[in-house]
Amino acid sequence: MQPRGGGDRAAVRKGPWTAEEDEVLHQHVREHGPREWSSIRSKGLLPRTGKSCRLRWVNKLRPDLKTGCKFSSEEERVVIDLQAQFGNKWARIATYLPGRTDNDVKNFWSTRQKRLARILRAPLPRRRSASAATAKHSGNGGGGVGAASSSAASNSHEAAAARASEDQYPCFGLIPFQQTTMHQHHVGESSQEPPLAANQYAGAPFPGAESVLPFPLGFAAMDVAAAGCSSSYGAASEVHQPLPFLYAADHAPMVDPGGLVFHGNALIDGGVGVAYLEPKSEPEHYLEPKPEPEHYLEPKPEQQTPPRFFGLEEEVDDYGLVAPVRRGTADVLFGDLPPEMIDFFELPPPPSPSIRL
DNA sequence: AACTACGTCAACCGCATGGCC
DNA sequence: TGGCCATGCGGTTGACGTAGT
Repeated sequence: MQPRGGGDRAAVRKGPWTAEEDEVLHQHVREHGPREWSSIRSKGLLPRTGKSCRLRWVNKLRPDLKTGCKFSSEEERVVIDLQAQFGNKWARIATYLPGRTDNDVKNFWSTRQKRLARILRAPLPRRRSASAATAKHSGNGGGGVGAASSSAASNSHEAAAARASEDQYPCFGLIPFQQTTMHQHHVGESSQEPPLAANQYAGAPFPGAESVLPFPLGFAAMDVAAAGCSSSYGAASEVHQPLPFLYAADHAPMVDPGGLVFHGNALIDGGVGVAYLEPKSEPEHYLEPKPEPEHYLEPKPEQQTPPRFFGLEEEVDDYGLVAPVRRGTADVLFGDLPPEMIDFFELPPPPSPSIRL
């Protein structure tokens, strides 16, 4: 890319940095430390603004950076947690993640949000067309997904879901748990508890739900919807609205302006797939005191519900990394969820005839 | 092979903040 | 006290690579 805006005046160079420029910048830092950025230009060392120099150093040349290394599950967890705590204070969040810059965190979060938005915007089309159904994720076994529900009726659900998402409806009562390919991820497989179908939990999301998805995102979605968060969402600039979650412990679930549902330390991203509970250990740099994790998973006495999400024995995440065994804990991050799990969400039967197009 | 959608990342921009004079 | 300047921060944009169609 050629430098933009280079023509008039003292030609401030913009755009990608060259190795030579990096070397000059390195030299400057060696001599003066990471400061006096403006002097780089004033001395004629580089035709870059001080801001640009600082940014280059902070985001790229600093020696302690983790470059070319994707966010680990642990880092993802920290980002999610701290974002819930601090909001979009990327610089602050980055201080908890050694080797990561605010830009890294920001980009990571942005990507994640876009991903979620895409899922929510169009959860179905890829599963709808015959070509799509066979071409993508062909190795996932399919699980009979869609076949049963790809009826004419589902079209209206799809439209309803699309409309809901267009309205920034964050609760996704329409995101179903009818059938997934996640049969192998039962709770009981690793938690010594018998696997339960979703509709075996108290408060099954909707009648006839046959999901084997063992974590209660669907409930969260439904509960949020029931609590009327859709109406509050649009104006929820600051307000965090407590909601009646099934597994609500000491921490009231909240809906943030970004459409994320926080349930204590569990975060449910639009009811689609990001949820975690009870981190087993804190990252070294996680300095903020947190509530004791125990009560996240305390089942209510009157409930027979398994408090855990599926205990992943060993999962390969999106990044091709083997996730740590989290036996007995519920620790499901976005990256833990195989694409097919998300892609295979199908819309439920109409919860009520009131949903119209 | 061409096109499209999407993810990732680097870099810029505008505004805020804080120190100095 | 107010202006200036350097620095910090968050939002946004655009280039590029990759995978799917």
